[in-house]
Amino acid sequence: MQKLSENMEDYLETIHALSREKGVARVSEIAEKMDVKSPSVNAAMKNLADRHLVIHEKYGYVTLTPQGQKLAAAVQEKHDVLYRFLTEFLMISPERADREACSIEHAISEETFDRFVRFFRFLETSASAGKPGLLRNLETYLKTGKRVFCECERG
Amino acid sequence: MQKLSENMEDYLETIHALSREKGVARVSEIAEKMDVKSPSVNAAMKNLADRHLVIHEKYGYVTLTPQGQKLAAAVQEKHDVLYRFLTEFLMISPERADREACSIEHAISEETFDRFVRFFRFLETSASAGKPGLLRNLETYLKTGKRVFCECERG
DNA sequence: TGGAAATGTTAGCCTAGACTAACATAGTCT
DNA sequence: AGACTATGTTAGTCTAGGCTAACATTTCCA
Repeated sequence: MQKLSENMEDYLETIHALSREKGVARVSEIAEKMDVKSPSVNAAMKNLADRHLVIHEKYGYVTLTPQGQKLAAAVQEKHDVLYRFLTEFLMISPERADREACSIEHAISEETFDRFVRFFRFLETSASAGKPGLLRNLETYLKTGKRVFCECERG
Repeated sequence: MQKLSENMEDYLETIHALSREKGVARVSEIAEKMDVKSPSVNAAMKNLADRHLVIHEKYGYVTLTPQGQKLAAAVQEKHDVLYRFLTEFLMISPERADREACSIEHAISEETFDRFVRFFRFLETSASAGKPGLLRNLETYLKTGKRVFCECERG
């Protein structure tokens, strides 16, 4: 099976999201969410159905197969972690963070994502509520350009 | 002027790299580096020439215009920072890091990149040679899953 | 229950960006 | 200089993934 294109990953992700939000995914809703016209959705559904990633009955709903579920969930997870990183650590606006997470998510391999998740968790443990340290220092640095070192960081 | 596609950004970047490495960029070298055939390069050069980003005389060299230079340098800078992040902090192999930097670089806006650069500098100041702190803690965490807090990070 | 409105599908077209095959030019060596 | 080789270009084709216009089905409501 040939690797999925970015576009097809986006379709899966959208179907996944709609299914969770509304219980089902319909062609018109997919089109609306992705800002494309319904014939484009139709063509994409044919593509994904041929790969056994979705089931699409004529004039009916679109649902993910277990295979499709798995892929969609993986993309979604990348999206979520990237979104959190962009908003929490880079302080990007929610709208922009969502848009960019949506592009970056396709550019990251499983291996790199795995490493990034660990990295992210490391940052989080340094930044959890009530703790001073990393996040506060980062904020100061981003705002003022001045680096505050804590004792243990001094050479 | 319409936004450049990822592919065209890649062409610019490659021309930029070749010009620096060898002084000039030729169709065949661009083709080789990008793993495409020369007619594809030709079509791309026509596209970029129409946008006044390169100059390509028939049967001659390809050179960047000042405009093209600027764009290429911006892409290159993203590439470099991402590459360093991937190798130094996520410890991805050089080959993979290069490949992934090459995809991710197109997915990041100027604004986000700007924030990321600051973030990256912040990490670097915590990880510069001879200093304990962040990078060592990160390494420990990535290898063992155990988080070591320094004094000032404790709640 | 019959038809309007909403929704889905098909057919045919367009663009970007790849390719191959065929042709053109430039460079090199005798 | 002439011919062989490198390299570059042109023409025509393909695929992915958009689009519009026209047609089909379903839903809903008087």
